[in-house]
Amino acid sequence: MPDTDVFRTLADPTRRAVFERLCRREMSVTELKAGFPISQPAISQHLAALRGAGLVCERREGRFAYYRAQPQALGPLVDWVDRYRLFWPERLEKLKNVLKDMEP
Amino acid sequence: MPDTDVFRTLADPTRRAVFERLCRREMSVTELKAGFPISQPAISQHLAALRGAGLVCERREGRFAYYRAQPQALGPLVDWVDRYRLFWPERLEKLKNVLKDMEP
DNA sequence: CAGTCGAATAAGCGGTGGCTTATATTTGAG
DNA sequence: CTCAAATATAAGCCACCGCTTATTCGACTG
Repeated sequence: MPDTDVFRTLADPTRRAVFERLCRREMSVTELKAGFPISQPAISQHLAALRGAGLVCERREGRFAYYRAQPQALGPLVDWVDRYRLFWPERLEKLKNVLKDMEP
Repeated sequence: MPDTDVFRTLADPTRRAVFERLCRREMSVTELKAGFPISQPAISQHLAALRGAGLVCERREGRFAYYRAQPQALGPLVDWVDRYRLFWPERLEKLKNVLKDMEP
């Protein structure tokens, strides 16, 4: 079942951390697991949840499964935040500065 | 216990909707309840959760309790989204346009 | 004062979420 | 061919969540 609620999927801190790591670079399950104090099945389950929300995709290679983040899936969350950011004007300034710093 | 996880608090769709309404304008509990197909205690419980996350504040007046959103509490969420927005370059353009459109 | 209204709390219940251990499945290694 | 490694799935456990109804509490009204 694709497109499960992104909010709920990212609500869990561990799962959020998994997503964050996969934003940096593609990783295998075992590699991922090394960073967390939970079992391998737990990791696989988090990955399944993230995959269900489209936040992550899988690339199989032999017996390895490499995962990487799919930030486009953040769409609904980004939209929501952008909408409610408007209720917080001071914050807009800060964001504009961030953007300005980004283009060389 | 203040500063409970904002992600988890906003993960529930009903609670998120409550927050959204309170972003528009201050409302009493009864007024809020009118917009949802759930009981008054359920509303109060959602409000307690939102208050626990600092997302909402209360103004008492007689036997009425008026609530309004406190968008600053979105801080952690906004920061997070802004950080991971960077992994999605196309989106950055869109955001810049939104910002541009905002200052006439 | 008695009665009522707005709201919060208590208590309980079904469902779900995240974790575990155990097991299955696929694939590479020797 | 056999075994071990990498991952997924199954099953069960317990805590928590969102809801309900019942009750309580405080404040206005008559």
